[in-house]
Amino acid sequence: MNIPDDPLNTHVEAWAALLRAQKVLTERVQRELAAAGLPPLEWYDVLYELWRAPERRLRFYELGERIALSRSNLTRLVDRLEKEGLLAREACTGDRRGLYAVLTAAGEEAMRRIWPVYREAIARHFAAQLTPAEAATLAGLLARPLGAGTAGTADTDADAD
Amino acid sequence: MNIPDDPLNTHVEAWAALLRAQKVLTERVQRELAAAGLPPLEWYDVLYELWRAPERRLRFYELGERIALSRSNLTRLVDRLEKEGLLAREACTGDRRGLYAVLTAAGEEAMRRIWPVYREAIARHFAAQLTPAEAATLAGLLARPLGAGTAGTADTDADAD
DNA sequence: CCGGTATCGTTGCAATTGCAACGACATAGC
DNA sequence: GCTATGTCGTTGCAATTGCAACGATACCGG
Repeated sequence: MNIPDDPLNTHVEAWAALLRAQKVLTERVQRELAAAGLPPLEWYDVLYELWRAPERRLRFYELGERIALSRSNLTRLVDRLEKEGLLAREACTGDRRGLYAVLTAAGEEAMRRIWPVYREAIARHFAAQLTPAEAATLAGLLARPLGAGTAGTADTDADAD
Repeated sequence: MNIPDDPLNTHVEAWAALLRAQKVLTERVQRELAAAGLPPLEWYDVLYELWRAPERRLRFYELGERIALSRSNLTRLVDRLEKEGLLAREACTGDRRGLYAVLTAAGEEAMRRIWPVYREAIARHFAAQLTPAEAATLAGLLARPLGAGTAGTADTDADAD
């Protein structure tokens, strides 16, 4: 993932580590959820985002942003959750184009059922290897690149501003 | 992604940050590759892994492990790269069940063509927000959980050993 | 040498994803 | 009020993924 001597190599390694860690770890965690007969990870994300939103509801496009999912994919993800009765589509009074996704009681129930397993999986596969301080550092560093949609031209020496 | 007061919350936030960062950033980077008319990110991974392997070749199952891809998906990914002439399947003398994936000249050429764009995307979307020291820290922390396939039962307080 | 079992890569099938096009409605300018 | 343009969510279609089953060896015990 990197070439002879490039001042960016350290960063490239971090990038590779990020891709790999996410891929391997989510796979391990997903496998546990599946083994427990629970739905995929992203279902939990949706339920959780709705749960913590005011009124337990969110406009589609907002939900899409929060879980970083394209509109079209969100439509279908919501289809699935709705079919299971975990959330409902509800018209939006102010804007007749829009819809709310609303968490149902069953949805909240499902969320509570999933969390213990999910939490345990995170603990085992991820948290067990990090101290709380390290976890905080990690979270901070990972959040950094997300803020700046796109930095200026970063060129070879990677620290802009 | 976390519940009232749980000693694991810091870790859970780091976990959430990991998922989100990977999702958002790869999307941004992928978009750049696509805009430049280049193939998806994983193609580069495959080419790179072959390139750095002895003899520019790797057994299928090994390649699968290195890029963290299931066997069946690898078969098809290789199909695609092979169809483009970027690599070739080659019989394995020692084990007649097995195959080698071998990097072709065209494959190496493609790799070199992709890298500058990929590198620049990493620099802009990821590296620009981190100092080299931070990148190194990040890489170290991310690699940690990968080592231990699965720690023991990590329970509520997440710092085993 | 022979069956029993595990490994390697492939394949069928169903589910998910990404992308572009679409209909419904909102908003701005005339 | 009316057209031009943008936003919201949906849909069709092709590509990718995940999972389980399969044929072809390898390897182990007798």
